[in-house]
Amino acid sequence: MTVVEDRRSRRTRGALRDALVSLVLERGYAAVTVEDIVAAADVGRATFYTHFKDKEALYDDVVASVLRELKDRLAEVLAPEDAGFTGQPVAEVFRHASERPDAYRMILRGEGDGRGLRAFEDAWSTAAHEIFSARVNANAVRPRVDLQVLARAWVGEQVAVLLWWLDAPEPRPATDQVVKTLVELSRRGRLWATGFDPEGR
Amino acid sequence: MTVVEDRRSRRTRGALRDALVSLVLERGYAAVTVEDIVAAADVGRATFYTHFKDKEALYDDVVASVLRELKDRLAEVLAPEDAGFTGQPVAEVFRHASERPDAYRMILRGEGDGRGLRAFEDAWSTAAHEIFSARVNANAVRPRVDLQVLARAWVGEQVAVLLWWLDAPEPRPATDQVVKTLVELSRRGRLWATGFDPEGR
DNA sequence: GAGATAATAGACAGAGTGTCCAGAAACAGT
DNA sequence: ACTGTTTCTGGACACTCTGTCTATTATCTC
Repeated sequence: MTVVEDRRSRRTRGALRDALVSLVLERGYAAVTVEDIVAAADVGRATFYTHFKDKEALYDDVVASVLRELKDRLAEVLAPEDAGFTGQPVAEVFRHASERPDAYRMILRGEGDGRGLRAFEDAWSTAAHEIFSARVNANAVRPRVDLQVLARAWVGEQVAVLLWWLDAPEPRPATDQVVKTLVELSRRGRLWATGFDPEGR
Repeated sequence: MTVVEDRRSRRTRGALRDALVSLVLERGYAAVTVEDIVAAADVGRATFYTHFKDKEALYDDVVASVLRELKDRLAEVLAPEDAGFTGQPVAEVFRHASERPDAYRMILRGEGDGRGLRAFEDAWSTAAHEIFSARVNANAVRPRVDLQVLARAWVGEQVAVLLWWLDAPEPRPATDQVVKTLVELSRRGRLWATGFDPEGR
């Protein structure tokens, strides 16, 4: 495959990816047909199948590209010496989401049978677990809960807020503000951050 | 519609509901056909359509029945005098989930385009918001974050843990133990509950 | 047993899928 | 400008699943 054909392929694939995302956000994954996608991407139907096996393959391709980018971003931020601090990586996730809002919307809404959402949660909670572990080891403390569960809960919280934030009407709260709130929730616990104890006293 | 025919209908509907849930857990919502459902429920294909408009209608029916039950349960627990305490309602959600684990698994995994998950999160975060608000009003404190966001985050956290718990290999941790941990996370914040501060001092 | 309702098989048109082919178009190197 | 390679293309194909309908049978009450 020469340079040019590669470029031509890339453009077609990109058009198909973009078409999928916008159509899914418009009318939901199940309601989008291959016919719709190729019409939106302005390519022939046969062309679709030379690039992707089926609609699922295209969807998985989009998710994979997002996760690959996210992973690269996090790798940059998670330098060994900083390991254990959550502010930076959380901010990075929000920044990435704000750069590809549609893809994130699609994934976080659980479109496509939730496969994308599960993949995202797995990737992010794995990273979170590593961050937490590094902190625990560095401080030689023994946490009182399973770090895996903590990471899951922490990521679940962020997914909910991230989705709320992406769908919030303009002007959206600034990224930094949201991240600050989330970090504060993690750091001091909800009791202090919110000014009240849901359990009373 | 007389009593008996009603009963006959009910049994058929129940069989279809159960068939849907187990098939969806087995191979995913999209991969389940009406043909599969009627085969598993041991009824004719035409019969399906006398009870439900299509596969989505059956799915929505299952979700609605779960949410109706949950709402009734929460209403019992959320007596006015206890309003604002999260331990009981959280325990109730976990108890309900452990009684209908398959339906919960299906919903929380985001099957069916995530409509069920979104409905569950909406219902539960609305209830959570009320609980929090009641507590705030009773204590005349001014929380430092939006209670709606807090409720979303809190529910997101619980969904993640609930799903982890439902899928955990036997013997699962006891409901009370998990609930206690979750309440502790809410109550004292992660810092104290986990024994370390993810942000470091 | 009579009357009512639910369940059934089978046929139907329609939409979407995934595969294939032969020809058109785009491009790189000469 | 010509050539060879690769991508893109429309159209045709068999297939699966859908949702509707009809005529018939099974089930239950009284």
